[in-house]
Amino acid sequence: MATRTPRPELAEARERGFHNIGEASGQTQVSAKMIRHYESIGLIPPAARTFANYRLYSDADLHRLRFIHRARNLGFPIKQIEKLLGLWNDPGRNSAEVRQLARAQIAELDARIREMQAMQRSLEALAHHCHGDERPECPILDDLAGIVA
Amino acid sequence: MATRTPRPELAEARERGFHNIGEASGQTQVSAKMIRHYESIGLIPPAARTFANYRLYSDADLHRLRFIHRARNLGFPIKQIEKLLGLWNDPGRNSAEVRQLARAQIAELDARIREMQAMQRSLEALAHHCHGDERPECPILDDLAGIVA
DNA sequence: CTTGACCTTGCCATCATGGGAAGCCCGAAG
DNA sequence: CTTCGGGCTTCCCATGATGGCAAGGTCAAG
Repeated sequence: MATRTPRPELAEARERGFHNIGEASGQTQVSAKMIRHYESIGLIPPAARTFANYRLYSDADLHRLRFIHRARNLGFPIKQIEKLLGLWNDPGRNSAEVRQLARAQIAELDARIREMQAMQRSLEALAHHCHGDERPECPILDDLAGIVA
Repeated sequence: MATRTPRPELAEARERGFHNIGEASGQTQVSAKMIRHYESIGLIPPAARTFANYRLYSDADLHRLRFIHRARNLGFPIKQIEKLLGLWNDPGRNSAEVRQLARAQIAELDARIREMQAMQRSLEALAHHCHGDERPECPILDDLAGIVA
């Protein structure tokens, strides 16, 4: 019989298509640190473990991590990604719900962009009026100091 | 003799033009919480105190807080505000230095805006191709799942 | 004196991420 | 078999700016 002690168990798991956290990280662009974090907050289910307590990831797990990574790159916060994952795994979903999430994210980005653009306009006006030489007079500081002038 | 016990000392200080933290907050738009925080990180010097340990702010202190508030509204992070305050208090400053800080902040905003705009463009392209009806097919999820199609 | 509003400090939470320490594990080389 | 580098584990801390809450002291008005 081939029932051996559970020593070379990681290698065995790898032969069966599993990946340790380092591999998972390398193949999904998600840092090992963040993979553990996502597990701790319940965004991904607890990973399988070897006898030595190493995390094991299946190809499906990697798929999920890549999904998360792409969603993060689109600026989705974790809470929204949870919903997206739920819809992804729901065969009876309505695409309307997904699009709604995307639209909400677009609006969110829009709000933040507008805010920053307003800051930019103010700064540019101020910088424009500042000589920017060796003299101390500076409309930028005057404005910050509240000298409406 | 008028040397009384230090009881009605806050009222006295107020008569001399000082403000407690609530007033300071109301007059500068900076929350009491943040005023204490700014003190704890050294952005503003430790406030004077009454015998009862209440913080006291002079008009100059309020001026400083308003300066900070305006700089925050322009998106400056605390570290940059420290520098701005230093320049503000330096009669021998070069306005070039101030303008340089403003330009750096503009560039910083620009980078963040561009990043978000890129996200927006991707999201809009995806949302555009999604039917958004009761059917489950969804190019948004397909993209997140890595289906390059 | 009581009461309500305000002040104090301190700790926790956010959001997503990185850094580091202490200790165990694996695989390869000697 | 021993050793050694690198990878894994958990746990704690830090970021940046802000809010919230709790326990306790203080002030001012009634």
